[in-house]
Amino acid sequence: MVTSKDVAALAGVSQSTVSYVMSGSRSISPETRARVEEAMRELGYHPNASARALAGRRTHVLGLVVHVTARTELAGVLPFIETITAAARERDYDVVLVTADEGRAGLERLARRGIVDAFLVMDVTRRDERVETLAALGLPTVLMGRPDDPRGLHWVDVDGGRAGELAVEELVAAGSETLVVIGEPIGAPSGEHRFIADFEVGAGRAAERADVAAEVVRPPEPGWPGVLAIRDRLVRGGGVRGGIVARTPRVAERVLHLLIEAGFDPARDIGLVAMCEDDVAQRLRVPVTNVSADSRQHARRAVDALFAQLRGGAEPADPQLVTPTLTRRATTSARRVRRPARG
Amino acid sequence: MVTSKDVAALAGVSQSTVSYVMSGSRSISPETRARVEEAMRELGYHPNASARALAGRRTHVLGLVVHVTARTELAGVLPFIETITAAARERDYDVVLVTADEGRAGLERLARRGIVDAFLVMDVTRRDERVETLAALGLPTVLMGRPDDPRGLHWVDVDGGRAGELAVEELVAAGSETLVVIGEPIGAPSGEHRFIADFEVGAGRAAERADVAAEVVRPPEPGWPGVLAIRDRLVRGGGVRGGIVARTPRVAERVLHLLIEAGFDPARDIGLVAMCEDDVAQRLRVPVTNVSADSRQHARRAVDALFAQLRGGAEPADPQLVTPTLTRRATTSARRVRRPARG
DNA sequence: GTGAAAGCGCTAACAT
DNA sequence: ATGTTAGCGCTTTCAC
Repeated sequence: MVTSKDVAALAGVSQSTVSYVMSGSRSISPETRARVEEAMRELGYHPNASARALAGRRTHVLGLVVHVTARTELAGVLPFIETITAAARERDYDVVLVTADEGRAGLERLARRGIVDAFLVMDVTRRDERVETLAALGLPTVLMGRPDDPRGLHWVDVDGGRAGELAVEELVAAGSETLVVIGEPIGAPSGEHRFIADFEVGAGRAAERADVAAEVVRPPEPGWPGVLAIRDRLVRGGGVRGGIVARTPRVAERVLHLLIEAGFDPARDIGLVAMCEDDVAQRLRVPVTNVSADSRQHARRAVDALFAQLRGGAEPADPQLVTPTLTRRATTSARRVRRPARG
Repeated sequence: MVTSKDVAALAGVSQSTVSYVMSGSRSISPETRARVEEAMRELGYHPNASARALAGRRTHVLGLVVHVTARTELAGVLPFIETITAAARERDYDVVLVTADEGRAGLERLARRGIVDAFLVMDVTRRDERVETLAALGLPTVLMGRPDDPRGLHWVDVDGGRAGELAVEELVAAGSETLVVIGEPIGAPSGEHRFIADFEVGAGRAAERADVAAEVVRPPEPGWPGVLAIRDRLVRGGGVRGGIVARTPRVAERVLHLLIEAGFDPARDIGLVAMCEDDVAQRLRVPVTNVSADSRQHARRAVDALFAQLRGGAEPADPQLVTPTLTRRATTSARRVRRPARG
């Protein structure tokens, strides 16, 4: 095994100089730096992680806690993982994926044995058991998702209230006078996520302000004939224009198919706004107006917050809510009649 | 931080005794052991992973390399991850999930920096680039999936040839005289996996032996009307009974729906055998006869092989192919007429 | 059956 | 701008 001692010998410097060249924590003359780096290259040197962690009290590994269940849509998680891994590598950190199977005990082991020195936790629910464990461990931690009681931990989440408002305001501006928000299917987690609750509240608030009727429904899985009834209600009575808010890409896709199948033109007869990633909204059979928060940006924010803590006690004072944006596409642009677009 | 020194002091023994109590690598009197364990409990001791790795030249971490792409069906990977993690923990090993995004360079870093001391690689293709990298690294490694040239690395894979034979033999026994094997959809990886290639060869071989016509098709995604044509061909001409082999659960589900929709009774009119997990086969609209290899068993085999290497040079002499089994369900049991069941 | 002591390969004061 | 040195918390010879 090639050690920093070998590098030092070949470069004709002391071992500590080699260390300082790597960490950059003290100034090195260009010539020395060059000689050391050359020696490293020549020997194919890789610093030993254990030794570094032991001496430096820092593992340079962060634990990314992903609650993988059979339900998990990997596609949605992937951009997060990629962004986080890349951002970590930029700071010379490795990422270990912690699957939830070991639960709280797993987090304890990882922390106490000094395998990781920070946690990034995805998909945190309102009363997530892990929050307490993590708070007790005292390692730098960022939660993705807002718990009711963060216990002093830093969290980052998309502003659900704003997302709901945006969706409803857009439909209203496009002429809808009665709205249905289609949420998570029955059986799926719903009340557990702060974002979802806030979304519904925000949607309701905006509907009230605009004086339009709004209702939240959860479709039964999987046959899901309920949407037909919803559609009928939305268009019945002639003259009353309906609008649909789809809380998830799945719902959006489904609604779109059903509307088209039933002979509607989603761009004209019924407004539709979906909460989903831009690329998904773009690729549906009809481009769907959508509300989204870029997940890469979201993830980067989380990592930045984490490294701020790692560098030394940045308090969770910085904005923790990510503001979503609305992108107008076909499903709300055709009927823009009664009110101004920025109503 | 509580160290083994603290434990030693409290238990009134030397630090090395504490170490030996943990490793079990030398005999300790019951009383001493009890005192030490009590002290550990009292102090809430957790051995420091870096120190242990540095002194012991073993990280007690294994890298589980999962090639996560947007296409990845997480549901299928999950039992593997769970089984592997559990089996590793039993041996006091932690698992870090290595996503493929960093590719070969990532594996190098993990190995050279001494972050992991073994690799378990999932979903290995016939000419997987990673195989060469891994062989060069020289760490204990088990590949899940059989490369054309394993470079001396241990691999574990399901016997695809046998799987194909089993499926065809069952259909023939159930009276099919012409067969269609429906493989991966166009666009999905197909020729890359040894298992799939062997499956088709095995199916062809069995068909030839039984003197029935067989053909392999790949459905186009996503509308997939092709199956209708297949169905028509299978039932046309009266009297010639058809059989379908579905290579994946998705295909099986699809075929089943289409057959039922078209007014066929899959248990009577057309034989169907799917390559998929038992629980999936069981839960389809009609229980489908299936060929499977239990993934937990498969995973456990891989882990066992890995720890055999870790303990010291077990050569890849043990059986590396996992034999699949067929479970007869509704879709082949109704028409068992012409030949004996074990034909 | 148990202890003492020498490292494992780094980092980070403290030197100069 | 660089070198010296004392650990980090464990494992593992030796010794008894």
